[in-house]
Amino acid sequence: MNVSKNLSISDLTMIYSALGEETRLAIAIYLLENPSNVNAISKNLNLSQPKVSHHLRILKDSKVVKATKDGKNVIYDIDDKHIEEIIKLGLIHMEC
Amino acid sequence: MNVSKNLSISDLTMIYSALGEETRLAIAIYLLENPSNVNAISKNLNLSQPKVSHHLRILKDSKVVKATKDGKNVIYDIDDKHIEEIIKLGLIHMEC
DNA sequence: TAAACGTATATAAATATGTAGATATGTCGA
DNA sequence: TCGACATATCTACATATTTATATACGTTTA
Repeated sequence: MNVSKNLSISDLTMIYSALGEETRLAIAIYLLENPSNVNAISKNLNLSQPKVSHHLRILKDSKVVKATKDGKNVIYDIDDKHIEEIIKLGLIHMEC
Repeated sequence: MNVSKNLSISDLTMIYSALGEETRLAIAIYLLENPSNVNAISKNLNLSQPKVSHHLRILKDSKVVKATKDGKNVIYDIDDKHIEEIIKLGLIHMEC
């Protein structure tokens, strides 16, 4: 385990860029505390289900978020500790 | 001093979004170690001067970068410790 | 196996963004 | 003040992104 991610600069811009849109940042912040399925995100953040699904795909493609199957549901969660820190640092920066 | 930044979510997305483009991330990473004027960035990263100037404006508007006058030159540097950490965390994430 | 639920995709329109090149503005020193 | 250098802005174009709506897919369970 503990395999190198070996990301490129372009992969890193994809991460920042995924977080650089309000809907997706709101979803990411929500997932920080509440790993959830599409419906829960959609209801709690008051966003249409296809919209959530669309943005989750971008968050997943950029490796900000990971998806795990749970029966009929798919649970989304922040993918990695570093990503968590990048988001939390943003929140701290915002509040300081 | 130590005045609250009182940023909004939208301000925070502007920061991530500024870092979410290759040219700008390259400039930001370069400035981390080498606070520089437009010409130095342009030469060292092999980018046209208007292109550097254009992206510096976006980095400055989003408060990723700050500008200080030094005679005929304008020296650009990362604006804030939190932003530095957000970029450094990205680099660490990339290399792990 | 069919209904019901959860999720994903396709399409199209509106908006935003990135790029190059030309040109303008600002500032220092001769 | 003029020339030279440093930086900023403008325009035009191409490309990318966001959104809404409609619809398709896939799995569970009745």
